[in-house]
Amino acid sequence: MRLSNRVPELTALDVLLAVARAGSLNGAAPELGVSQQAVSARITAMEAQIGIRLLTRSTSGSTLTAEGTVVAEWATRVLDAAQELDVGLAALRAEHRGRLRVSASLTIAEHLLPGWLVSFQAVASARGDAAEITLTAANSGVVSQHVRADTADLGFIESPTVPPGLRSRVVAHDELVLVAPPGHPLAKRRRPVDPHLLVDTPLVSRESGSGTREALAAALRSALGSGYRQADPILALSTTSAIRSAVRAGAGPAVLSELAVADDLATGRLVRVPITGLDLRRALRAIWLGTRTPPAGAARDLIGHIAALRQLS
Amino acid sequence: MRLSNRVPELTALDVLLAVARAGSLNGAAPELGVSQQAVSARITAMEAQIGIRLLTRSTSGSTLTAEGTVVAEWATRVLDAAQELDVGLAALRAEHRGRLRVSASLTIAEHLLPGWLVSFQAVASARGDAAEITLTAANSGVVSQHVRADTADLGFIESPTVPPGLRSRVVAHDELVLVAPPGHPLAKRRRPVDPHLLVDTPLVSRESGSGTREALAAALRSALGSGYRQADPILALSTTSAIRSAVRAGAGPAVLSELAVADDLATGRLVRVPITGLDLRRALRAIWLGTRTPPAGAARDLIGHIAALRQLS
DNA sequence: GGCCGGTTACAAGGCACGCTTGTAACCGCA
DNA sequence: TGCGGTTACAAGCGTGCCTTGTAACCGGCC
Repeated sequence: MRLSNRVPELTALDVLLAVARAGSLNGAAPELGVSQQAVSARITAMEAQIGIRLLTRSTSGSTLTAEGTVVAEWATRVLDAAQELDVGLAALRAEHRGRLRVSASLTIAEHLLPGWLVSFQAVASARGDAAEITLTAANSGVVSQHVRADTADLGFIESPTVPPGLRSRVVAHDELVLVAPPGHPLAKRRRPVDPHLLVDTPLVSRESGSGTREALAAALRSALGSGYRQADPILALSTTSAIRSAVRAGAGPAVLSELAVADDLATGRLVRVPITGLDLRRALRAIWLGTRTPPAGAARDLIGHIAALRQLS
Repeated sequence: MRLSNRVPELTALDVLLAVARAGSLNGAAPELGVSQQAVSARITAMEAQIGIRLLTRSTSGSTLTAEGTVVAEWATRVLDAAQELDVGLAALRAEHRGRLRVSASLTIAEHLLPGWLVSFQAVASARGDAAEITLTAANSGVVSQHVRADTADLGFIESPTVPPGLRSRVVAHDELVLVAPPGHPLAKRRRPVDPHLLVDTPLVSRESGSGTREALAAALRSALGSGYRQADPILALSTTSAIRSAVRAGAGPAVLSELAVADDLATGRLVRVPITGLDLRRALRAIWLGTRTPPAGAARDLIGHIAALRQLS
């Protein structure tokens, strides 16, 4: 399902929230770095676009209408996601010049690091020492090489074994899950799916050679032996988000990291189908070089921060 | 923390994902309804803006680079939130003309309904009967009136008691939680906070009269009697998102619905502080008019859909 | 009563961005 | 060699947004 053309852009949503915080168009203007007239015009244009009055203007300021309050909350969700994108882009952009060089596997970089970084930067800037962080995304083997060659100060991998010569600490867990759209026969099933049924089920999957596809194959091998034969995929797509779109559109079920589908499961766009007789869990580890544990400086701070998040959630 | 000016707009992110799905600029162009040149220019402009190469162009199509894959996943998160905003706006806009008229309390409308609607519409459009839904957001009392007056086919409220003359079904739960920014003394506390400490703690809160503030007061009254005195608030703000921003910026702790802070807790921008000796849970109910249960038509479908989401998650 | 500081909106001019159309270069394959 | 596919460059144009200038409105205070 594509977006309609009645969705305001990010900057417009940002303007709305700034006005809501400031309590007046005039107060929001300097915060946004534009004139009062520009703020007024933007809000008016946005109201015309979405067809909803958002503000009650008065001579003593502007406050959100009832609908505006609801819209503002929805807008906050969008901008929170945009902020994760923002810090992720900043970390990806800083060409190996950061004070803290992080190398992470694709799964972790895509789904966990942005949230960690937003939180970490918030705490760091409250202390007055915002760190400049460099992020490189690669597969687990390359990440280990980066850390061992001291090209990265800190690595995050999903490998079950710790590469030799490196220290590590488990910071999170990951699990492959079988998901289907609501309304799919599998989604209504009461009994868990067993490995024999799973291999006979055509899936929407990544191209062969991808990490999640390999992990599923390994788990099936250890449950069924090496002689099993997986049903041909319905579709083979190159990105996780393409698979999620296809599954949500009803193409069929898929096996993906629970991290990739957490949002969809929470909102019900996808349904998790229980599996029995397969171990699909993986530990996600921070790794670093050196004999001492924990590592020094900003790397230690970040690991500690992530551990604190996990512990208290 | 404000967004930097290096974040692409929603339409640009949409273009990126369309290209990733289609596998070529040319293929994405008709899907987006623009020319091939426009797609090419947009992607080039976006790469220049963020300073990262996203695509490897070849004469046989374009595929995402390693960085592009990561960025695409982050973009998907943003667009998913934007889609919830989109369906929410559509429901809010349709002036009481919808086939299914829903009236919901602010908490539910802000945090749960968009996700439910996206999912519901996806299933409905897969069946070929997408419903036109009208949404009105109000407080619980007004929602009950809407349903009783047959101005709304379905209501969602967080009241502990079922209004007389109406049928109801619990579809979710809500709980007020104490949250603090990471690094705050409360966030590092090992023992839960008891009611006496809570009333002595200055909070960032809603203006007096808000539902969550009343609910907290009621819970404290039942634990401490009516003689307690709550410490003066640090700040009194008019929207939930303003409170979240203030807390994340280090203004102090706050008591909010867990639904409002679920994202922040998951990503670690906020930390939940355990509370003991207070019952802060509330049941969220669907309510409808009539002697028969469940109600008829689209309302029944939606309730069933939500129940299925809850059951399997 | 009059004025000042705050709020909002309207108007004109200009810049910049994005789209379209037309054109060209490149590659693989028949 | 030609065709169908891909991408990129160039010119022209419309539109959206910002700025500056102006005006109207309200409340408080001297």
